[in-house]
Amino acid sequence: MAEPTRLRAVPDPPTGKRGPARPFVQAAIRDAIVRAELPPGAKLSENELADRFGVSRTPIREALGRLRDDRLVQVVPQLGTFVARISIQAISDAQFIREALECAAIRPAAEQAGEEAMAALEENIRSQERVRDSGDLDAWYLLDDAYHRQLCDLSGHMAVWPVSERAKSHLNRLRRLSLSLPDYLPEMVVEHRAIATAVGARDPDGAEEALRHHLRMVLREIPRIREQHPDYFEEA
Amino acid sequence: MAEPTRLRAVPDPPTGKRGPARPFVQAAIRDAIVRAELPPGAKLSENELADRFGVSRTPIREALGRLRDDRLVQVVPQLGTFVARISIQAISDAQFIREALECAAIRPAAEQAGEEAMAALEENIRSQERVRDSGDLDAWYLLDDAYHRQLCDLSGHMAVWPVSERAKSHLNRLRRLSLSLPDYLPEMVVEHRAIATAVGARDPDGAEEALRHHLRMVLREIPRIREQHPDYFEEA
DNA sequence: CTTGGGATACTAGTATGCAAGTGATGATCG
DNA sequence: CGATCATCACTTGCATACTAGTATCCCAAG
Repeated sequence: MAEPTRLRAVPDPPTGKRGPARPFVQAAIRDAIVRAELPPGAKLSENELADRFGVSRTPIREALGRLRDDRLVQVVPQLGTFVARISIQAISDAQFIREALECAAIRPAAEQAGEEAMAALEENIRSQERVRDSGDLDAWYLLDDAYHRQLCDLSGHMAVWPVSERAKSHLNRLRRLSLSLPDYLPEMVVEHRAIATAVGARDPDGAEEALRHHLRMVLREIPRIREQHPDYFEEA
Repeated sequence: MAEPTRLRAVPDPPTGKRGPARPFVQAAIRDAIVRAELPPGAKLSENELADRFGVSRTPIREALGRLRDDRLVQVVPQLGTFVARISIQAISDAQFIREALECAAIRPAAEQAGEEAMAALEENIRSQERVRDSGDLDAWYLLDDAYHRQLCDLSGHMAVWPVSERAKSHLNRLRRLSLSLPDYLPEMVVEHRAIATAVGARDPDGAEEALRHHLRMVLREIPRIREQHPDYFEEA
C-alpha cells in the first residue's frame, strides 16, 4: 500500500496472553476500518498485517474472511484485499436491518423490562451525560453501543444484537467521518433518555417510535460527509 | 461420535472445477447439518472432513468457523467440533430475527412491486403447486427459499436475505425432522399465494399480516418434533 | 475389585511452504 | 523516441508441519 498506515500499536508481546489471536486481530482490524485509520480503498496486505500483529498469516486470513462476509473488506482473489469503500447501498441496507431488528426488539423489551434492567439503562445514560461534556468520542461510541445492546438484550433474544452490531459497523464508519459531533451529541442523550422512559413506562408503541426516530438521525449526516470525503465513497 | 456419519458422496474430482473449496464445503456441511445427515451432537473431525472432501484442513477450518458464527456448530478448543444440538432459544431467536426482517422488508416490497417481480412470484408459486403433489421435499425447500428471497429482494435491500437465510437454517433444521410434511404443505402454498396477492394489491399492512401469520406456522410443530427426537435438543 | 497415574491418541490453533494468477516494470525491437 | 513483450514482485488460496492441551484407556498398586 502507498502509505504505511499504522494500526494502533500492539503493546502486548506477540502472543503474550491475550487468548486466541484471530478474534483479537479481527476486532482490531474492524475497529481500524470503522475509525478510518485504515481508510476506504486502502490495500490490506496479509503479510504486512501479520508482521504488524506479530502473528502468522493464518489468523489474519481468517479475520479478513469474516470481515469480507460483513462487507467491510473486499477480497480480489489473486490481486489483493482492500478496505471496502463506503457504499450508499450498504449504508441503506444496514440502516434497514438495524431499524427492523432493534425496533422489533424494543417491543418485548418495553413489555418485560424489570427494575434491574431499567437501573442499568439509567446508569448508562448517566455515563453518557458525563461523557457528553468531556468530548471523548471513543468513550461515547462505547456507551452508545452498550446502550443499544442493552435494549436489544432486554427482548430476551440475545442473538439479535450481534446481527444488529454487524450492520452498525457500516453506520459507525459514517459517524467517524463527521468530525463535528459535539453539537448534536446532547440531542442523542436526550433521545436515549426518551426511549428509556417509554420502555420504563411499558409503552411499546412509544418506545418503538422514539427509537425509530433516533435511529434515523444518523442518516441526515450522509450528504455532508459524502461531500467532505468523496473518495471514501463508491461512485455507484 | 460413535457412528462414522457419512456425508453425501462427493462426486466431483478433488478440486475438479467447482471453484474455491471453502464456499463449497461450507454449503455442503451446512446442508448436511440442516438435513440432519450430520445429527445434532455429532463430532466433526477436521481431518475426517478434509479426507472426505478431498481437500486440506484449511478450507474445512474456515467453513467450520463460519458455521460456528451461525451457531450451527460448537467448537471446543482442544477437544473437538460438534454439531450444535437444537436449542429452543436459538429457534426462538431465529424466528424473531426472521420475522422482524422479512416483515419489515415486505412493506416496501408491497409498495414498489412491479409487473415483472409479481410475475416471477407467480411463476414460483405455480412451481410450488406442481411440487406440492409430487412430495419432493428437496424441491419444495428450494422453492420456499427462493420465494422468501424474492420477497426480501423486492424491498430493494439485497443484504436482508442473507441475514434472514442464516437464521432460517435453524428453523429448517426443525422442519427437516418432521417427516410428515405433506399434510400441511398445501396450506403453505395457499398462504404464499395470499401474501403475493396482498403485495400485488399494494397492501403493505395486509401483506405484513399474512406473512407474519405464515412465518409463525413453523413453530406449531416444535413440541411434537421435540418429543420425537429428544436427544436432538438441548436439555436447557 | 477399585482406584490412581501415566502414556497415548486425539483435538484446535498457529506457522510455514507451495502453487497459480495478476499488475507493473524494464529491456528490447521497430 | 515509442511500443511491445517478457520477467518479476506481489497477491490470495491451499496444503502441510508443528505446538500445546485434553480425554481416554490401560496397567499397576492398594
